[in-house]
Amino acid sequence: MSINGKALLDDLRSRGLIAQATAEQELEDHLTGACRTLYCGFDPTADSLHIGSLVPLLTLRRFQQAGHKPLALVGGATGLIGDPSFKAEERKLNTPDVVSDWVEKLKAQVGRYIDFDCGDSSADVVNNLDWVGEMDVLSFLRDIGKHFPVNQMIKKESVKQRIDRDGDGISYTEFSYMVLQSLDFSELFHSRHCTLQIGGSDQWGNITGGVELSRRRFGGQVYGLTLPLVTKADGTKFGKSETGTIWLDPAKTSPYAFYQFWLNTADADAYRFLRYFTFLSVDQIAGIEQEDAKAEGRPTGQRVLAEEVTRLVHGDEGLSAARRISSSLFSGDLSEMSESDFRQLRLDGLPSSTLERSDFKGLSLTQILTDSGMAASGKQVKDALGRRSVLINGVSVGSDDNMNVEGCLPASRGLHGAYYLVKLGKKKYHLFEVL
RNA sequence: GGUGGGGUUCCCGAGUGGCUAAAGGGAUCAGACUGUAAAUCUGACGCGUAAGCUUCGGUGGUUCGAAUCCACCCCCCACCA
Repeated sequence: MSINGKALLDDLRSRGLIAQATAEQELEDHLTGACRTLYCGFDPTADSLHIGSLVPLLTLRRFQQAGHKPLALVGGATGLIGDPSFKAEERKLNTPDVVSDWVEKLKAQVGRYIDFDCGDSSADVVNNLDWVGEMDVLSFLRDIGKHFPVNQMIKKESVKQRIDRDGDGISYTEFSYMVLQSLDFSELFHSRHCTLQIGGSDQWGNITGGVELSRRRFGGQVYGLTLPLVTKADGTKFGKSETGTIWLDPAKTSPYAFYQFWLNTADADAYRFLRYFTFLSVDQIAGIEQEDAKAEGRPTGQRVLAEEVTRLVHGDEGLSAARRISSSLFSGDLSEMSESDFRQLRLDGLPSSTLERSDFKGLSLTQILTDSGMAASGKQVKDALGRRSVLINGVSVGSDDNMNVEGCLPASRGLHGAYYLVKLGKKKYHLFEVL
């Protein structure tokens, strides 16, 4: 087989996907000619991963495509402790029940991105609770702890601000996190011949800890590689929209919302994100960028990005649902919509709720739209009403209509007798079904 | 433990007895312009359709009236020990 480490790392470099690496040249040689095992850890801090985890997840896949064997480690043990890296404050601990439930969910999720049945490079999912859980305190302190000079640990950048702090600092629990993660790496090296760990750039300290420990315990030469933190050109935090975190779980962030998130990427970020988040070649991406620069009007980068990433995460069905909703909403043409289309929109993730016509009497529009989650307060709805930027099934309503809910949602105007699509501003939609 | 400085609406940060729901900036939302961009400009921005109601670390007090004055308490920061 022809496994080319140089080609792999060159591709990662040209995508801007390498933040730091240990012994880059050696690593390149190590990744050439033989199938190597690498891993990346995902801690269960919620019941789903979010798009922040997408970069490492897809990078595992890039390695697998190059012929290596990826392990996705789900942190059943580390998730019980909490990673202090670059965190401002001590976090509250989740209960073992909750964490183990999340572990199961992440296991299922992670599996989407790597292939479990492709010969030598078949992926695996492992859980660090399997080896950490049965370790006793004295073994831990004597066999593992002995290898960690506290003097070096407290100098790590990732915990520095917590150490320097006068008030709340860092607990012994969180301080031990690095040791646990290092233990994972050395354990995987020992039992699975895993020789590379990848992770976000905030994991550098934890990764080098593992490199060190593998050498001290087993005399093994292992490597680390970190991926850049995804940033946005305007400095705001990546991965959040007005609705909140963008999750990978379609039950938490619908394919439609997911697609819209990527579609709304700023021009300044679009091509960089294409390199990070898609498997299009860097040449293809450069081509798109050039075309867009030449063309007048709307660029295609965002559309390609949205389509590629939505397909990766939600499959072809998810993508087509997202496109179907997007085009019917943004074309403004609802007349073609069938009743089953509306039901489909709800299933596809268009925000929606059900109202009882008999409840209309004392209600205001501000109340209804606020309750539906379209606006944070009645003031915002009032503002929109004042500018007549609320449309109900295409008909604009204003402040005068606020107390006239029945008049705004008359049975005669309900599509298929019951559906009212409310648009607030340019981008917010909510579907009401009135019974 | 001592001394000094602080805790204001989502964040930063003015405000030292009524004219203050509380300057200014940021974030956010809406409008114009556009490409469901960016930049810019405009409006909103404690809650409420409204009447009105509730805020300025906490609790009590002084006063016709307090974020602003007093008392005690809690927390933070700086320096000293």
